[in-house]
Amino acid sequence: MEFYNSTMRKNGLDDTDRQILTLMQGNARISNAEIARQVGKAPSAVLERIRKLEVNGVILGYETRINPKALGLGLTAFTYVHAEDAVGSTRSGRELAELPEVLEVHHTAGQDAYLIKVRVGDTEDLGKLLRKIGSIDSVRDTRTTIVLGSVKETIELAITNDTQD
Amino acid sequence: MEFYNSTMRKNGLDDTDRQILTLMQGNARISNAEIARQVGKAPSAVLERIRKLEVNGVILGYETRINPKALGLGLTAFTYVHAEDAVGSTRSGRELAELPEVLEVHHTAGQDAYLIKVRVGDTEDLGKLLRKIGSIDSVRDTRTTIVLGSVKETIELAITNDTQD
DNA sequence: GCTGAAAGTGCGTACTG
DNA sequence: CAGTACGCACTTTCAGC
Repeated sequence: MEFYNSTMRKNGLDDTDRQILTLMQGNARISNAEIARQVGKAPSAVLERIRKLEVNGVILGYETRINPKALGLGLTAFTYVHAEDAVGSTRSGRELAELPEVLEVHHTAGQDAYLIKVRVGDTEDLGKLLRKIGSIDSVRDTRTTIVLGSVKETIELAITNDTQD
Repeated sequence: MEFYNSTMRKNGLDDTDRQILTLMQGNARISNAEIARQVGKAPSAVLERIRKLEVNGVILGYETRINPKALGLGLTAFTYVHAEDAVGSTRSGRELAELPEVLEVHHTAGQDAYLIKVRVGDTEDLGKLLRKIGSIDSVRDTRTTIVLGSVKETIELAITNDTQD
């Protein structure tokens, strides 16, 4: 059993780290100096914390969200891919991950099933992609749900100051 | 029927814009000067383009990807939420979007169904969340798929130089 | 739409407490 | 770990093409 004080809790993140993460989450291009002002610390101290968050794997990366429609990718879909991998293998998953239209590949608790998120131009492109996926050896069948519209789409996580561990 | 030349194609994005987007997509904190060097233009010209991409809605934002486990959010799940909204309404969708554990809310082609992506700490949290969702008036039932592991998870889109429109 | 110059600001290092 | 100081690099604006 470990004990934590009010500023140093789970995973070694203290309140300042959480403030930094909250600021950067919604605006990855915020300047270091601006973060420093808002958390009330020196820029050098903030920079050191950010570097540490990066090397410790807390910050995984900085991504620019591009409007898919601007690139002609107006159709989003989710597809369950039923595969026949050897036990413990994610071979099919890795093959799926190589396709640029496939943005996410999740191994699910269903029997050897992957849930993938894809973005393509139109239903014709989707058809082509599904045929390509279907032609992968270990893939048995697929079941696709087309997205009509997205009400919310973010990677921002709730950063709480829970006293709970 | 419109005509485009080799550097000005769909949506008014030329090759330089696509280079900029490609560079920023994988590293939102890249400096303006570094982009300028890589695309072979003056920093001021690059800055002007970025601003234009922002106001034109091509760039939707800059996000920091945080390791969910570092925040105690080790469980990802996808849930189909079957709702009874009035025709054309996304009332349930907007209510779902307000929950911080819910990262994505997609309206699907299924009968009044939403597909949502959620991140929580553990199965107990998931249970709580599903009860909360179930208590929304217009929500009829839910069906959840738990993610065992994610092989790929990105928002990066394929930026091609297709001659095709 | 791009360049280049100029002014302001921020960054990253070194060093101190 | 945090703060100060400093030189260099970067950002941003603007005039001119």
